[in-house]
Amino acid sequence: MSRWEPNARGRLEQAALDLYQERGFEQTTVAEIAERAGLTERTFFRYFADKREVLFWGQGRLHEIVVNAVASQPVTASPFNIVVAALEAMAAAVPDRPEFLQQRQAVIAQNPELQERELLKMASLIGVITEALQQRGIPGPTVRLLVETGIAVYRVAFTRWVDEKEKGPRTLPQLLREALDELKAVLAF
Amino acid sequence: MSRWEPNARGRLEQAALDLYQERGFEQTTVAEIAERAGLTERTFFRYFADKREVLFWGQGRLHEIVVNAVASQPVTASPFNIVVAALEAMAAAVPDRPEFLQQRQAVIAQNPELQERELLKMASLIGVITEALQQRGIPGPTVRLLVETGIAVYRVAFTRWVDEKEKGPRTLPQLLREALDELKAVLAF
DNA sequence: ACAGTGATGTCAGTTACTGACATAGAAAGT
DNA sequence: ACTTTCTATGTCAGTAACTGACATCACTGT
Repeated sequence: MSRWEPNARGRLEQAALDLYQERGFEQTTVAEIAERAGLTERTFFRYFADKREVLFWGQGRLHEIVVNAVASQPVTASPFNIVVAALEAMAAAVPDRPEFLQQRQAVIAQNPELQERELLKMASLIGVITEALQQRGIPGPTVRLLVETGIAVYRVAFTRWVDEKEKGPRTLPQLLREALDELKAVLAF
Repeated sequence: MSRWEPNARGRLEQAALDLYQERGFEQTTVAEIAERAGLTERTFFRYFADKREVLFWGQGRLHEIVVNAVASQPVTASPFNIVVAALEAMAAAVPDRPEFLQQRQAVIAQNPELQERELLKMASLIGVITEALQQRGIPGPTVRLLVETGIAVYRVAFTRWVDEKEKGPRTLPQLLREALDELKAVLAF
């Protein structure tokens, strides 16, 4: 028998998500989260940098995944295809827990501060992918544009995927492809 | 002679921008900003919702501009061209004060919290444009994708414009066009 | 048995932000 | 001219996010 209940971080995450949903993000105090998890406020801040980060921890993993995806592309691949590969790797890394993701996205959708954090995480991914492409020697100024657009496509596909869970059987990689094709079509005008 | 020095909001903006640059955003307290502006902390929060917003006030104006730009497009215009018109209207509304914009962007570039806010403002613009397009009866699911991509293009063009000030003579609308063409080219692969 | 380690608790402090009320000129009404 | 009302600001007290310093105590290895 260990001194403390296991998985403190997980308990804090779950307590936070539930409370944010029940009362809203602003109406929830960190002290309440900690109490529900059987811990103290101070311990919360040892695991998470701030009150928002509790919903976004895990995203750090995405950085490596994306970097690896870029690195493992053949040298002959076009910048466009490399970006697509990165997006597909991200899509594949999304945990397949629809209830959890839906709850999380619903909470985020209701609070601008959480949206800010989500947008920052995406921007951070843009930076990582851009850097990875440049280190591959891909010539400069278009890269950022391409990556920025790629993430926009990913965001749209991800939103659709979460929104249509239960009903539609389309997978996230499928939706990604569809969104890319849509974009090409609509840019033709 | 009036009771108070005029332009309290402007003084607060200037004091904040200067202090953020001198000491960094986190190292600056609102009390310090207010003191430099000859006011009190409480008054700061009457003008700005929070410590970050002082750098982003003004953006509210952009919403109307963009909505008007969309509304004034001919009914025959394609969704793509409407979005381009909205982006060009945004570009035209940027105040032509390079020193100010550079200082502001430099401050934002150094602080994640400020980046979050900037990203949220952009997301808000995406929402406004998307809504304006949908109210024009433009069919649904592709719109968000188109607008999201459009803003990504705008961001890249704007960054380039700020970065190349002094040296290059390219205007923001020009850079916008160039970025759009680049995107079309690179998506062809 | 005992010293060290690591996850947690306790506590005090700073600062962002808010609500309630006070004040003093300026403007407006009579 | 006198009074009332309006408005931008100040004062003050309070909440809650976040941080640093130090304490605790079961477990671990020697």
